[in-house]
Amino acid sequence: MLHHSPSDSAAPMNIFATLKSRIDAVIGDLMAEGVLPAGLDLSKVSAEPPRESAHGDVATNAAMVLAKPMQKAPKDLAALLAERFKKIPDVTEASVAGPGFINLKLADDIWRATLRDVLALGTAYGDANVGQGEPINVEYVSANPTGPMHVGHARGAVVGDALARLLAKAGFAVTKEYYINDAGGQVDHVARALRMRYLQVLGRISETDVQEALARKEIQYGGDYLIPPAQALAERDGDKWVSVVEEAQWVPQLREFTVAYMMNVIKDDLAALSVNHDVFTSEKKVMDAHKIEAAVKFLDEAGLVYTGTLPRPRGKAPEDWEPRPLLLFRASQFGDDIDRPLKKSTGDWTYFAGDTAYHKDKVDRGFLNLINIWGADHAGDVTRVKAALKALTNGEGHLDIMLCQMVRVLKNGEPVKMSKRAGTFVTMRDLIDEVGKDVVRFIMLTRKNDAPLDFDYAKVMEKSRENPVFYVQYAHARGRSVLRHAAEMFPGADLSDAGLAKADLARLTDGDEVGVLRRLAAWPRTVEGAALAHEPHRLAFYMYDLASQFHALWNKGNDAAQLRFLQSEDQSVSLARLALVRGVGLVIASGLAVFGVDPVEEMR
RNA sequence: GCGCCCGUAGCUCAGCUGGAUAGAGCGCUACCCUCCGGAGGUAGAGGUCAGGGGUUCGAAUCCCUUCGGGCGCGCCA
Repeated sequence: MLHHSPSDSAAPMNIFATLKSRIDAVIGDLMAEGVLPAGLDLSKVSAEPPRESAHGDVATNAAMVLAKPMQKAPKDLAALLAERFKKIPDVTEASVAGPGFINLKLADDIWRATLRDVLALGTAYGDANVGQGEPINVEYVSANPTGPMHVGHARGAVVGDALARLLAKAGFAVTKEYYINDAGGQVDHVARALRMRYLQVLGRISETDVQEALARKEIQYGGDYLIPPAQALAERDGDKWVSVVEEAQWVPQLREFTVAYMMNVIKDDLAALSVNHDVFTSEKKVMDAHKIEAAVKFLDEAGLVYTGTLPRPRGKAPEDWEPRPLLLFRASQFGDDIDRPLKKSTGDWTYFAGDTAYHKDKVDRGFLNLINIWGADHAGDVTRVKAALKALTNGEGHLDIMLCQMVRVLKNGEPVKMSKRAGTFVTMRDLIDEVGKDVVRFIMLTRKNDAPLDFDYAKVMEKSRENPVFYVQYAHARGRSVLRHAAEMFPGADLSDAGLAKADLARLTDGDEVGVLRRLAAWPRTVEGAALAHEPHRLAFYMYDLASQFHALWNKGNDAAQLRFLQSEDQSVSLARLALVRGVGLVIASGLAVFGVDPVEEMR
C-alpha cells in the first residue's frame, strides 16, 4: 500500500482536496506569523463532506487535531481558525460546531462549477493522480489450466479487473497479470485424463471405462469437458498416442497440449467477461529459466535459508509424518508462524519456492507495489508469500493479498450445491450466458471482497430497486430519455456537453437539485478513496446513492409539474436541468466504466 | 489446538481508514399516478453496533478478552 494521502493530488476538480490544501495553507501562514507553533503535523487534518448537509458543505477537524500538540482547548483554537478560514476563496461562512468541528459553507457557484467540470471532462471527471504514475501489478484469476472456470473465478476476475481499472483511473501505471500454474502435478493429472478421453474419442475405450478409471483413481479429472480437447488432439495427431505407453513419452506432450487448449478456453471465457490481462506468466517458464535457483540464492545470501526440520503439523496430523530435514526459508522472521519449505524431501522445489521466484520476477520487472487476488481457500499462504516479498525487496515492496470469499449461487431461492465430482458446479460461462456479463460484473462488485456474496439468479434479473444493476442502469437510461425528448422540444438548442455547459446553471435552485450537485462533487474523492483502499465496491454504493437521488428528483417532477426537467415555456431552466441530468449520466457512465459495464441507452 | 475473515434494524448489507443525532434496501404501517417511462417516489416505526474491559477530546472503526459463525491449517497446487 502506498502512503499517499488524497491531498497529494489536489486535482483541481476535487473541491475537497482543493479545500484541504487551502486549509493547510492558512495554517501554514499562521505558523509563519507565529500565531501557531511551527512544525505542526497537518497530515491528519481533513476536509470532507459532513454527514448532515445541514452542517454545511465542508467540515474540517483541524482544530481538534491540532489542539492536542498545542495544549489548547479545541473550541478556542477552532474559533481562531474559523476567522481565518472565512477568508478562503469561495468560503462564505465558517462556524464552530460540536466538539470543535469547523463547518464551511461554500458559494453555490462552486457546485455549479463542478457540473461544468463534469460536462467538460466527461467520463474523465474523477480521474485522479494519487498514483503518480507509479507502477503497480495486479495479479488475478490465475486459475489452474485444468478445466473451465466457475463462479468463484468469476468473482476474482471481476474484482481484479475492476480494481485495475480503478487504479488506472487514480493515476497508477497498472499491469494486469495472470500466473499460469502449468508446472505442477495437477497438469500432469489432466494430461492423463485427457489421454483417457482421447482413447474414448477414438473408440478404443468406453465411457464406462473412463468412469471406472476415475473410481479407481487412475485419473483424477472425470469431467466431460475434456472430450472437446481430446477430439482436437485426435484431429491433429490421429491415433499417434495410442501406442505410446511410456509416460515420459506422452505426459509432457499431452500436458502441453491440454494447457494450451485450456488457456484458450479460459481466455475466451475471460473475454466474454471483458477481462483482458496484459501479461501471462508461465510457472513452467519461470522454472525452466532457473529463476527459483536465483531467488533462493538471493535469499540464501541474505542468510534466510537453512536446512532444518519442521515441527509436527497441528490438527489433523498425517499418519505417515516423520521429521525430515528440509531446505527452509526463514518466514518466521517476517511474521509467519513457522519457517516454510522451499524443497520437498524428494528434492523437488515446492510450490512456494516457485511462487517466491515468480514474485522476485515481478520485482525484477520493476514492481514494488503488488496486489494478488486469491480465493479464500488460499488464506493459509498469505503470510508466507508476504514474508517472501519483504525478504526479496529488503522490506521495500508492498504486497496486498486480497481474498475473495465464497460466491453462493441461489436458484429459486435455494443455494445450488456445487461439487466437482458430481460435475454440478456452476461455470463462469453458465453465468454469463444466463444473465449477461454486465450483470455478472456489477453484482460481483456489490460486496467487499472479503465478505461472502450471494448471487441470486432471480434477483439479479429483477426490475426493481432491490436490484442495484437495474436501478443504476435505469437512472442512466432515464437521463438519455430526457435528452431525446429535449431534442424534440428544443430543435435548435445545442444539447452537446459543451453546449449544456454554457447553460445558466444559476437556474438550478431547488434544494434537491443542489443535492445532486453535491453528490457529483463527491465523485473524485470517492474514486481516490476506493483506489487507495483497494475497494472498488465503494463505487457501487456511490452509484446506487446517486441513482437514488436522481430518481427522487425525477419523481418530484411527477408531483409538481414546475419541477420537471423539461419546461417547454422556459428553455433556459430546461437547459440548466439538462446539464444536471447529463452530469448524472456521465458520472454513472464513468463509474460503470470502472466496473467494465456498458451503460444502457434505454431499458427493454 | 493454531491462524485469517466476520458479528451493525426482523432479513440482506453500507458506514468514506478515529468524528457530530449509526445509514440504505427488503419486510411492516400510512400515503402519492390525466407522468419527460410509477419497472418509481414520500413519510413513519424499528439499534445496549455480539458481551466486557482499555487507548483519547471522540470508538461500529484501533488494542486486549469472552462468546458465536465462516474459511484454512501437509513437503498438495
